[in-house]
Amino acid sequence: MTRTARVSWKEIRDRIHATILDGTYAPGQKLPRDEDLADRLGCARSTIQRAMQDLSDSGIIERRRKGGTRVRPDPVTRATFDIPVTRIEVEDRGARYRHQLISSAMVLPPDEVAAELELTAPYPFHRVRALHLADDKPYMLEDRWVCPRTVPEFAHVDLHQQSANEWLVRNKPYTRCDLRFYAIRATSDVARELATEPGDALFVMQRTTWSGTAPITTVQAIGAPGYQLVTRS
Amino acid sequence: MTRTARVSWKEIRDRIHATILDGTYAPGQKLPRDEDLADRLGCARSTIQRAMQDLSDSGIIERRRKGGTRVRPDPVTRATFDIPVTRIEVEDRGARYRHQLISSAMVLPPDEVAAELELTAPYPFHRVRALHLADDKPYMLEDRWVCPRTVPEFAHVDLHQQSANEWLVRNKPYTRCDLRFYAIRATSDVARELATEPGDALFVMQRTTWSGTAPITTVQAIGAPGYQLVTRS
DNA sequence: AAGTGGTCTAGACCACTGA
DNA sequence: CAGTGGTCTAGACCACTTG
Repeated sequence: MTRTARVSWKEIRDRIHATILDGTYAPGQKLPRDEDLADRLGCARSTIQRAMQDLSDSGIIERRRKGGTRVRPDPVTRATFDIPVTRIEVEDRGARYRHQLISSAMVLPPDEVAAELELTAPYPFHRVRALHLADDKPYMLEDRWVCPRTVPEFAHVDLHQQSANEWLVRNKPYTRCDLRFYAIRATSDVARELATEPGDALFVMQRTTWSGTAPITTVQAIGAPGYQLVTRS
Repeated sequence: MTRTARVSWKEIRDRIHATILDGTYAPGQKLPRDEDLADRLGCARSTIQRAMQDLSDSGIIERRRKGGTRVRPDPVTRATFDIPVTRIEVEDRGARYRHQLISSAMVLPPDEVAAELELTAPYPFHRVRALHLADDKPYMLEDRWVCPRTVPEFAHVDLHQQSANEWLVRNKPYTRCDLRFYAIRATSDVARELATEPGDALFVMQRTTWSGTAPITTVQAIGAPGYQLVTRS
């Protein structure tokens, strides 16, 4: 009569986590090796492994071969954000989505944009500015640069039909993505487009994507006043 | 002569990812069941499972029992951030860390703070304001509320010795953490403390933590001008 | 060189959930 | 209720890293 699957890895994880929280294992201290824990907690080693993987992903412990498992000495808050396509984000709030193309042209990117894209020798990019609206109120202003070499098809996309955001996400998968959040003051142009005052504080999400080493696009997504980014539940 | 461990789950993951990227499986479409993929790719089903788990964590696919595995129809950008203790963040930039206590008192939290903490009946909290400095220049301003019921020991902490940030992180583990990012304009107080101009745009990280359902603390961490939050590499 | 975590396999059973 | 993913086990070998 062998019992199987009596303890789930989540239970194991929580039990280990609890012994860390109650101070049994302090930050920087070493936990028993997997095999010993498996014996002690009455499960297979792979179950311990699964639990430890989760704790490690959460930034609670650090694991090293031969070095063992330790409680992470410098605690970090690790958070995950989902950034959906803007249309979906608006619709999920129960608002009606619309977008307006402001301008589209071929422009040589300024130094800071070229640097962000890791270009060695700059060349003209598609520069697209567009406004996303929620219930006809400005929601987010998008200032985008798209690489014509990596994305030649982009020239033929009807940006009135579909936002650049949505077209790229569906048609040009990336292998690398850099994200950066910061605050800016509204310039008079930006203020006009977002229907606010010049000098207002605005939240910016800057996203740059590559396919391999080839740049795809970089975008400054500027939220309307009051915009907040919240951890996914 | 059985060969073992010929293909790693990362290889499998990348191969599956590639067939999604090249359009073999379009968004919303169903992938073969694990067992078939295992046969086709010449590995055990658990290896497929491990690869799929990773793709699922990345937000690329969705898996359901009986429903099978599908390419996620609405692509999202999923990003993970590590928010270390401010002292470590400063030191990692190669700067010298210092912090200053600005004020500490018992104050009844205003409605918006009480709401953020999910208090039903408000009562006085420790309100602590402090400045973190990097090479003696303002780096981040911290405006914090600490629950005296959940953290009674806090009354006896010497906040000149150790920042509230650091003491809490080391001594009061949380089970739930809400994060929220946005932009504000500097008030004259904030501007003075961060050595900038009133009205300047500042990046804010608001973090609220609980132990079970008991509130621990909520903090507005206001970055000095130029502060950016970047995805962990 | 040896110890510890990481991964893979093969097989079994469980738990959801869609037809 | 049957199909699919989720998990658990036991055992083996691999790969990293530290003493």
